[in-house]
Amino acid sequence: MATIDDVAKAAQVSTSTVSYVLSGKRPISAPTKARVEKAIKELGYRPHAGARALASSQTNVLALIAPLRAAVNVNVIMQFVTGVVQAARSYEYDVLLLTQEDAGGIDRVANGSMVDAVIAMDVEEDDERIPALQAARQPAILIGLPRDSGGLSCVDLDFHAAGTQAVRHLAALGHKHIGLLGSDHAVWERHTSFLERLLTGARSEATQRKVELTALPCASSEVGAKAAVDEMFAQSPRITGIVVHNEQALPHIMARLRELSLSVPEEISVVALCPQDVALAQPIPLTSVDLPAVSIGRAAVEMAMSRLSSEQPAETRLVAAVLTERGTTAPAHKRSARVMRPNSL
Amino acid sequence: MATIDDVAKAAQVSTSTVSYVLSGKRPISAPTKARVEKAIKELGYRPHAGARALASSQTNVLALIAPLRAAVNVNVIMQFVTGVVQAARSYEYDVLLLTQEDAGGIDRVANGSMVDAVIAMDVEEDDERIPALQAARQPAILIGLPRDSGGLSCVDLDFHAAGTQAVRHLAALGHKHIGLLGSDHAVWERHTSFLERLLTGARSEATQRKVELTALPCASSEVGAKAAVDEMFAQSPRITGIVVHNEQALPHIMARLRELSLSVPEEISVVALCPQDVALAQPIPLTSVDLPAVSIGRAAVEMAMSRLSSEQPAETRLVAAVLTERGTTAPAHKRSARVMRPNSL
DNA sequence: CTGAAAGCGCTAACAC
DNA sequence: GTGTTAGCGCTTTCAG
Repeated sequence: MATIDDVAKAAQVSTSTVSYVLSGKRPISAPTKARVEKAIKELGYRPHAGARALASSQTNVLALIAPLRAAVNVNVIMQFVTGVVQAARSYEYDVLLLTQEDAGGIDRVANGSMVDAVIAMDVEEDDERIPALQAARQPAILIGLPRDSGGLSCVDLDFHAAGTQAVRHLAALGHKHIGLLGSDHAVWERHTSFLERLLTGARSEATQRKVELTALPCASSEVGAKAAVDEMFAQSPRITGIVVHNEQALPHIMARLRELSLSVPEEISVVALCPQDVALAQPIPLTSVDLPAVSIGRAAVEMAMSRLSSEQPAETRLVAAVLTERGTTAPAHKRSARVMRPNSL
Repeated sequence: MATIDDVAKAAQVSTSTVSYVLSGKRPISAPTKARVEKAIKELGYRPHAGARALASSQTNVLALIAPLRAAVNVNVIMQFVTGVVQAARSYEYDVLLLTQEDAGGIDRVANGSMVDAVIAMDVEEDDERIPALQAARQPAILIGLPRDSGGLSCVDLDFHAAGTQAVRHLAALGHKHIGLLGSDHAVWERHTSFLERLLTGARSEATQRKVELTALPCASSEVGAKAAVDEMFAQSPRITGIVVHNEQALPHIMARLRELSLSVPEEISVVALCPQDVALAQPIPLTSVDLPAVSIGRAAVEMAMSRLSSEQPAETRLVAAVLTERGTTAPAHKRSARVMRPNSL
């Protein structure tokens, strides 16, 4: 491999000059610059990342902690990851992927000076990674909102508003009994940071609008999802509008409604909380509150970069929830009797 | 941050001694070792990755190239990624994630000495990343089998055998007309490396067993998948057994069969080619040829490590295809007339 | 506008 | 069994 000295020699300049044409940190005359660039090209020179990190204490790498926990929606995770990686590249950054759930990896890559910043996904209410993140000298960005962010930056969808808006939309259409099918039981019990906010938002709006809200977890599997639908109607047979926050279960829930001969949106309205592309991929495009996973990932990177460049203090950013009306919500329609055919499968 | 010299000072030894207790590359007396380890712990010392890379020309990082192409199955990708990351950790390696489709990233991380090896996923028949991979001085492992591996190591499921076995299983049960629903059109046309092998395997077995094989791509969306089922029956109405290689479409295909009043496995047999967990997650556990994505990811890392440690030549490893009989295949049953109700949705 | 040179923190000879 | 020290390839003062 060619080194910076090889380039300097070939271009007949000093190593510092080569370094400076590379970094642009001081003005270089046009002819010199041209000679250097030519040499770089001809030698196929690439600065050695380790040497650079050692000399500048900057790695141009950021860590992405993406725990592959039970029942998380892989699809959504990948969207976050995509957003993070793409945004990182636009800042000339690469991404080191950690999937361990524990804080060990954070310590290793942060204190080992492998990365300049760390972004943590799938944050829980009381996330055990927070102490390690605080201890690190690199800035950290949480995707999610823990109970106590402890001075770390956070980005997330405004799940409170998402819950509010979904319920408000249904209530405004005259629905008096609303169901909410959430994430898998495992996620529900893990106190993932978005859950409480979504529920609080939905409940407060329900109370205010004087509608009944029945919220329960929902497995992602076909049988689990269908069981959840049945359970929901068992708990509140007069439900005419449901909010679904479970991308995997979505098709199964829709299928179950069909099996129960409940036409959407005539007899039952559905608003999903999911990435736009999954809302659009359904046979009937779903009215949905968008979960802009790619944008949030991108935002996390931008926040990291801003903290890196200007020593700015931590901020927390909640992305506005926007509901888009599509084909699955309509004015409430009184159903005389619920047609339950639990074994129609 | 504490440096190795700080540790040496605290433990009253030379820096090289600290280095050697860390690497174990030369014997250290028990008491010295203890003193050093104590100092390390007390100072919270972590070797600086860049300095280490510079001095040893080894980064303990490997690159994983996972292009997020259209219509690839995110679920399966994540399984590969999981396998790679976990296996890497077991070798004290971290993973740098690249998602660009082009070869630029390879050049950057390999020639920039950011990684010791690179693993590339989603390999096509004539993959444009191969030249860059060959040019790099780091070993490369392809997950997939290109037309010409050009001296690179490859791992993949033995898709030829997978096709063979799926068809053989159905043929042995007496099915004379077999359908094959594959991946999305986009993947089909991109000449992803597994496709040709799967088809060749299936076709040769079909020819040998004298059964008719109707193979076609299948979109992953609900409507697309259902349309593919209809199209398949339109092309060959007497089909009684189908092979499905499309995890996303699987539930929709099963749903379509149900809508067509075709009971599985009495009237129609289904064998899937997918990760075991998705085969088991269906309402009826599917007879399937396992796609052991996690293991393959792990194998890729092992191959990288072996090439790193012993300068061994490139090898290509095809993981045996194993078919597990579950609830969705049964002896062929002659159907007098296909009940087609295309608009039953 | 350009050069010389002092590190950055570690590894691995080379000594003893 | 342990210590000394010369780099690894870059960035960034300090000089001019």
